Amino acid sequence: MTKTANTAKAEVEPGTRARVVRAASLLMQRQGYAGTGIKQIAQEARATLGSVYHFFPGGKRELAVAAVQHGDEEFAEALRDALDAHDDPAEAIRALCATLADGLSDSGWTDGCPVTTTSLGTAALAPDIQTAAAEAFARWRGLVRDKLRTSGIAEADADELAHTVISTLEGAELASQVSRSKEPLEIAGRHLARLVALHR
Amino acid sequence: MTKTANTAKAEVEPGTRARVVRAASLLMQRQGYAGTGIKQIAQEARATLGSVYHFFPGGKRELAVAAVQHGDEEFAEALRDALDAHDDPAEAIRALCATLADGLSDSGWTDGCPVTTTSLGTAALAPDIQTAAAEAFARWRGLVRDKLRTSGIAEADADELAHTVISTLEGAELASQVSRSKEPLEIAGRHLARLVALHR
DNA sequence: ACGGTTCTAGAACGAACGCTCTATCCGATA
DNA sequence: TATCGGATAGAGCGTTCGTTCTAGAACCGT
Repeated sequence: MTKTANTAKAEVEPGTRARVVRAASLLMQRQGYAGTGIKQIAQEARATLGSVYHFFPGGKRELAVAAVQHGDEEFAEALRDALDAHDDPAEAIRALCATLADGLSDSGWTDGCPVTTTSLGTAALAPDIQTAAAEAFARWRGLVRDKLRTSGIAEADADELAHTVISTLEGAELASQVSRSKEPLEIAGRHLARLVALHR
Repeated sequence: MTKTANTAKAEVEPGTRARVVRAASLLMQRQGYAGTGIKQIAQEARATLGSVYHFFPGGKRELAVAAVQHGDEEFAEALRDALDAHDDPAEAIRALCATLADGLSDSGWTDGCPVTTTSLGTAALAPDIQTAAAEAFARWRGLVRDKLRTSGIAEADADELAHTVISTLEGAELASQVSRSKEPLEIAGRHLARLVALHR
């Protein structure tokens, strides 16, 4: 039994399964589910088709679910970091928007929200992908809600605000990506900060 | 020369080209660009492959651009109607969110923003699709900005608010679609209304 | 040293893809 | 009525898709 990430080497050189998931997440983030081929994923991950189907017997759909969950955890971590960086949630959210804008710009406007791009257009085709995406959204929203509540915002207000924070974050990242400009994200950051500050 | 929409019959029974564009827009809205086949579009539009390539010699990409522009005008019309329905822009936007939530729910959560789903994941592949999507966003934003300005909001504020209105609308529709719930859109409507009301 | 499990490797399959091509139909014009 | 360009029709092209399959490599406890 070869547990992943047990040896020191596994930390530096991720196992095949991890490489495949990362490649799938990255490629689907850029090209969507239907636009990304399994062979392309295998090539990008420096794995073979046999390895991919060994780790993901469910094929492309199972792989896509893992990719969405990977993107989920990735963004959740970034979100946690951003929220922990400032006591004031309004300022934390504003700074997060700036960070997102920088990342998007640095990627040449190609790397938007991994979960969104992967799951969009798969509703009828693969409900499990949609479910994974919904869970990601719910988790992110929970992180924001907890931060707002510990900052003294009433429970009902915090819950609704968290909804809009995630929605606006997502929409502004999309708008920035499409218009190839940091403006939507930066403006959204200022407006969200103002909206949050209203409830303290 | 058979000009479209000249005869009365053409009004009732749209020409082949119009049917193809509508089918392309609808299908790509649900399945994305890569997930939608030209043969599927032709079948849905009750047209043949020959007809499709007759009207769109540029192939799938040219067809996708037309589909995005169709979705652009479609939503622009809905946006105009919503903004005209109330003097108060805040109330107009709140009502629009409710309308969008209803439409999304009625479609079984499949028909989100046509422009977004079609253009996402085509950045590197087809810049012209991305351009058409950017133009759609800019047009919608212009409609909102004009409404805010004629309601007495300062030019700079109106411009920034319009950005966030479009971003949040887009993001909330996405969140509603993924979580299969009207909540994100309804909450976003209330928050946007409050944000707009702040600037009067 | 060995038997068994895990993982790697890639050839091969049927289906579907975008697109090209030729043939035919139809309505307006001469 | 003869003609001709716009529009329709679909067979067929080469390619790529997701998936399956068999064979070998690497590693394990005994």
